[in-house]
Amino acid sequence: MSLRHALLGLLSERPASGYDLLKRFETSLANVWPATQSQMYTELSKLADAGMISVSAEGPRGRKEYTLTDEGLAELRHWLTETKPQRNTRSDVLLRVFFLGVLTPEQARGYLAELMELSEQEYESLRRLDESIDWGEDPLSVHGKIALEYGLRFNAMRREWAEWAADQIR
Amino acid sequence: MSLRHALLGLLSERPASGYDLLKRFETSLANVWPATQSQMYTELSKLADAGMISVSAEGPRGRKEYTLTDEGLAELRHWLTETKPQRNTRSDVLLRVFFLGVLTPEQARGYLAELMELSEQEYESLRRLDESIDWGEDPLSVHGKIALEYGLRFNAMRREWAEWAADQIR
DNA sequence: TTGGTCATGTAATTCGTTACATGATTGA
DNA sequence: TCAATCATGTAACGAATTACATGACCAA
Repeated sequence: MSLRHALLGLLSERPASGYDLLKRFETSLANVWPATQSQMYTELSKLADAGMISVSAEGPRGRKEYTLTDEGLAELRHWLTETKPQRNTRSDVLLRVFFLGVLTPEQARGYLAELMELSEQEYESLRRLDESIDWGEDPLSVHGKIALEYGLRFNAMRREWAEWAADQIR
Repeated sequence: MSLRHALLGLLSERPASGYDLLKRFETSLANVWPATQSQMYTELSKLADAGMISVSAEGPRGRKEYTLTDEGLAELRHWLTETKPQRNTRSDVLLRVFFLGVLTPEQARGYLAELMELSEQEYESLRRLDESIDWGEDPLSVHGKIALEYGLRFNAMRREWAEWAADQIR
């Protein structure tokens, strides 16, 4: 249940409404932790009930601005320092690789070629994102850049692997 | 809903019972698509209802051996060739990186050091797995080896990235 | 005879997705 | 005035996790 920590994390930077958080997800965390609108509002209610965030202001159209409480910050720190990240990530992409034997070699190579292309596209899109952002020295910039570098390296690795893999199949 | 395809894929190699599939998950697919016992039995029932697999033999202790039907194989091929893999994978590891700013630099570097260690351990464990397996020329060997190579490259990439990232934080 | 492993299932709960539903405010 | 955007929520369903429950078979 990391969505709750993602929300706590975003609120640790500054107070925000559900709607604000939704927008910020789209432009930053969507790549590492996609979440839907309804999931976020539900989770915000739960977090408020649990006392980890509180309504600090109300605006037009029923807007509710949430602020991280001390308990919420403590929980965020606890998650970061005391709990281990999950080792197994589910990978749709890799699962398919196991079963490429039911296809013809041409089809199997076709799949790997698609993966190469996908990796290249994602690499390029991250590179453009990198260039479009005005990176500063603030903590958010530093860590955002680190995450982005991961994405670049990951896609470069995957592209090369897919190329190598296609070569293994005949 | 890829568990269903994982099961179809395993059954495409040879007929098996739920219990057999459970064991084979543990030793092969657990890294790319973890699933629990109860999830598997439930999904097998659904697949049988849907006509994608059928009970081909019954053994002692209520053992039911399932065999892939033509419909099941068609569905597996359809999944492999006609549907696109998910682009966004959730990453617990990376989500944390975004919020390392709430920790002290020492703690943040500590997290990245843990990641380096984790990546090294996983790399080594995959390398041992590689050596322990008697690879042949059969389709399963070829594709299993390709998936394993992905794991090796992935962990090598992640280790280097974590090292670089720790350097960025002061 | 008894402990291990083989073998299958159900129930409760949580997490995630899709769809539905509603309405206020603002700027052109 | 009207379209876009701001803004929040609920309902239904499916997928995943944990726990519970049961019992047959086999080898020591």
